[in-house]
Amino acid sequence: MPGNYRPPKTAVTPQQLYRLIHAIYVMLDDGDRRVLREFNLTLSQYRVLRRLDREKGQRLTTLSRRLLFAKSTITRIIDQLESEGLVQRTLDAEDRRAWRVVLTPAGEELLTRAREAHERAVQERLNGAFDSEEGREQFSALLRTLHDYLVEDLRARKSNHRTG
Amino acid sequence: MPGNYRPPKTAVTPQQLYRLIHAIYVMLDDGDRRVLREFNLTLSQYRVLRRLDREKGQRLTTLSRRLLFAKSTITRIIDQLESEGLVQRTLDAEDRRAWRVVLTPAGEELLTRAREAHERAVQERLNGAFDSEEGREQFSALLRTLHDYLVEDLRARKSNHRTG
DNA sequence: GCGCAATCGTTGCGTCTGCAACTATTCTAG
DNA sequence: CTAGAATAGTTGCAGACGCAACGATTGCGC
Repeated sequence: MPGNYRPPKTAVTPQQLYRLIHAIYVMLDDGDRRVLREFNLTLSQYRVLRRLDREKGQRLTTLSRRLLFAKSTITRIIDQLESEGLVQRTLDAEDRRAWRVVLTPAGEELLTRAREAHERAVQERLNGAFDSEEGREQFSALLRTLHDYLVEDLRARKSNHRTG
Repeated sequence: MPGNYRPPKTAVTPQQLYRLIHAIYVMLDDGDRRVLREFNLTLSQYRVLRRLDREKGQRLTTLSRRLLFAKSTITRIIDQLESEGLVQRTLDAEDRRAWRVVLTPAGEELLTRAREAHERAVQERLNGAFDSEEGREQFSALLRTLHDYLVEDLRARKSNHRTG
């Protein structure tokens, strides 16, 4: 092993940032699952429902791209949600290969309740961490910088990539 | 990137922060898997190897608590890593129920290579997002605030909780 | 119009993960 | 010392997910 050079601790390495983000995610995720379990929803199902609420009548492929899930995963999530009467596949008038997925009234109702509980839980945790509006804003701005960069990065990479 | 959308919002809601964190995580995770696949490692295996490198001779239960995995999951990850000769279970002199898991030379060697590639990939993405050291430091400080709060929150919750 | 590539969604299969139940060992109360 | 609780780790089982292969439909080039 070559010399153990340890740089002065002033500089923040990307790895440190990364580890923090990962650790934070794992903890938030853990909390999410606890909340959503009360509504018989997995995190993935919840994400799909929210997505469908924001944009009505999406195709499965669109969902898979937006949520970074394999197409087959979306098929199965929609299968489940449909069997529980929360969403419905409807014909796509323009393309007979495709489905348009919409929320049913029951789906909207459940989403409303689940979201309310989920957001309350999120609120508690994040508000507890940042007591000042200023801190939250700073944090939000930096997160958005990173987010937008990654989106751009991903889009660039997509040119030579293929989804399953 | 088309039109630089500036949110009219004055107040930052916790949900916005949360969505950003989630989206960022999904993208980072996606990139990770791509890199680690070249070393035949899942992200979980990689995390376990790193953890074992930092603290030698850990118990399975300790790993499961540190990494927020179920005990059974750790058992299987160690099984795999051991069958590939990357780690080894050794007897715990003080407790005959427990194992002490250590990296083998092959495990250390693979970890070194995988980490090098992984960290380079992380570096590219995060350095690309924040060009100034100042931005990184600010971001790091805020992430740490949130991280520490969540750790504390989790610890408090643990009192009445049980792991599988 | 015709044939071939691309795209939409589904299915088979393997892997990863958590939960619950279990054995073996250690700890604790009396 | 002993009985029962607690803890370390494993295993059975089921759910969630990705990848590859597939049929159906659409779009493109000629």
